[in-house]
Amino acid sequence: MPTIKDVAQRAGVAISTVSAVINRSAPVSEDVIQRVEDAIAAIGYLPHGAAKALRSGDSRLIGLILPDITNPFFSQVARLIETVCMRAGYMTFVYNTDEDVDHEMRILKMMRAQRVAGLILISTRSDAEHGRRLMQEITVPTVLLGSAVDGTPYDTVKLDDRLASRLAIDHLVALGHRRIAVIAGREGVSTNDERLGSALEALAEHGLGADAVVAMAEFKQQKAFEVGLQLLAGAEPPTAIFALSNFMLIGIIRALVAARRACPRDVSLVGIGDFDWPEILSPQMTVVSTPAVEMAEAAIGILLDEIARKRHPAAARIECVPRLIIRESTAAPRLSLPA
Amino acid sequence: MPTIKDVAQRAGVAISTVSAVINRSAPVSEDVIQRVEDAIAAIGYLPHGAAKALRSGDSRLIGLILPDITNPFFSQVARLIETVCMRAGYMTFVYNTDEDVDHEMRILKMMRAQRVAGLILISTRSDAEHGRRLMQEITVPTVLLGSAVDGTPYDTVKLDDRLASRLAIDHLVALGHRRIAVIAGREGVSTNDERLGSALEALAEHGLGADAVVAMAEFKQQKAFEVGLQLLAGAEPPTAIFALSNFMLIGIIRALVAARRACPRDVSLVGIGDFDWPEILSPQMTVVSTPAVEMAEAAIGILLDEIARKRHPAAARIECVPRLIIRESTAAPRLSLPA
DNA sequence: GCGCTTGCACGAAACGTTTCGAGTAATACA
DNA sequence: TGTATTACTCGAAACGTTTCGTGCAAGCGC
Repeated sequence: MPTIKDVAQRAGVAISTVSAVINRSAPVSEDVIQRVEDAIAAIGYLPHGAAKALRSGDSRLIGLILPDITNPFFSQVARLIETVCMRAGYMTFVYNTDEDVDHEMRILKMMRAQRVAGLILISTRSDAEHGRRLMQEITVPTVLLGSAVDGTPYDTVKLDDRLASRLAIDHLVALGHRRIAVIAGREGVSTNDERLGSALEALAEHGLGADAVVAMAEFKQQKAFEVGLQLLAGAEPPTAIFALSNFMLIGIIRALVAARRACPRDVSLVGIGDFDWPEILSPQMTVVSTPAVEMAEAAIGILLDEIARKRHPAAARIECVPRLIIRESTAAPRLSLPA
Repeated sequence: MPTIKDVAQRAGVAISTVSAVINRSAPVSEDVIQRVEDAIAAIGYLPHGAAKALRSGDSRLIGLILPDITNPFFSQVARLIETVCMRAGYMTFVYNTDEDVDHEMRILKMMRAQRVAGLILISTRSDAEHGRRLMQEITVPTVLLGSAVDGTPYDTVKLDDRLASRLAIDHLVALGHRRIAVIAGREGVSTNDERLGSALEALAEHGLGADAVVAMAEFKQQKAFEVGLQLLAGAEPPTAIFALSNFMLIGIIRALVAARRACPRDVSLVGIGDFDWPEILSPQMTVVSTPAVEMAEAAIGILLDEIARKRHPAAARIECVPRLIIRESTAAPRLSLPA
């Protein structure tokens, strides 16, 4: 691999001059610029990223930490961030936590070892204890995406999770459902706690607090499938199921198929998080949509600003607005119970 | 950020001694090891990746270049490779080409600037011209995944693409289909050319060469939707459609929905590449499955070996075997034509 | 008791950049 | 004509590591 020294030699100038033309960081005569550029092209020189990072103290690296890139919501986020970062001259590390806190910390450590300039973190815990751990490990500008973390000074871009649940529950209740099951993720992360809490509140307000069934499925498709099966096998199965995430909704759909229940005839389905091509499912799912791309855009925009030292006066806290998209998976329950 | 110097000072030893205990690269007394480790823990020291990379000439970085992480096939590959690499002490850069050659080259350049130790490349072109470009830009161990590239010395792990198509066509023909449409990707990449070539061959062998319809859809879901619509609107629409990739199959499904055609009653569907949860589609798709995880495992295994200088005598060339999975989307055509 | 190993710790050089102070020639000003 | 200014160019230090040769003390065989 040729180095800047080789370029300098071939162009007959000093190393510092080559650096100056590469970075346009000092005035250089046209003649020399030409010679240097020719030399660079001739030997195929490319500056050594690590050397650059070491000396300048700027790694030009950004870390993106998310639960599972396999989930379309997150892969869309990753694509957007990759594109924006590249345009801004940053490279991106994308890592999966699999919802495992220890793994999240391990990844954070690797990011720190690489001296990333900033971090976008879709965290898997929201409690203050986790917040303390994060603040201990993180030393760079960071924006939290999707879920908030208590007691933490980071910018946050998230959904209005409470509204999302309310939209879904109100819709189901308006349709006449009374036995509604909620498939939740795991306690301790705001995406779950706010969505679940708000759903329960809404149910209670409609006088349905007692009838509500909650099943935890760890945000996992497979787990949702399993609890869905149980739910459906019960004595009085719900007439509607509300899944707090797209992957869990898929698990529920699978459970319906396995249990040979029709949707929406036997049970209505709603989820949070839209599908890329809703029409390939039948029935097409009614969902509360989450604007993945806009959220990612906001997050990376804030982060890049912050890295450029245009420090925000206070931490930004953005809540994006979800939208109910009514399609075919929700309908009135087949037989209504006496009031 | 604390440096190794700070650790040395606090532990009262030389810098080189700290390095020795961190890397266990030289004998150090128990007593000193203890002091150094305490110091590291106390000040939260983490070695500077770039400095390490610069001095040792080993970036411990691996690049993964793929068309689109949004595609479940590729995101599965990415997850597997991330996991294996981490276990081996490497970090991973994952980048999307969007099937754009120029962009592929740009990414390759960034990878070279980072001095990655190895590359896994799912290339978007297979011609010798592209091969030359690659060989010019690439200076590290590389394994090609999914598609081969002509005139190139790299290890290759791919599907037996010819067999994949044959499986699909034979199945369709056995069912009685004669007007079969093939939705292809784009000319110039082996995944397309081998699959398409083999499909056409198989069709010809069955005496159906004249009836075959081929539509190019650039491996894009949306494009497949569009050509699917056209196909279906024709005077004599095909009774079966064979999509050369999973994303294109989705486009075709959408086209059927839009054109209000039933599957498999009006038209049978087969694709190459399975879905994560086939049962959520109805009808469930008949597909030729591609073993994403095994292929990724093979690729990263070979790459890691090669990086460790256990050089292979010759370039490995692995072809994985596809399997036809018959589900509900294929059936005999409704009315058969006179022979 | 002498020279040899062996085990451990150290200092300095080197990796490939950027940065900064200093030097030089040409130009402008008085 | 002498001096201040400008426009370039240069050399050397520094970033945080690893690596290698050196030094020193203790243990060994004779």
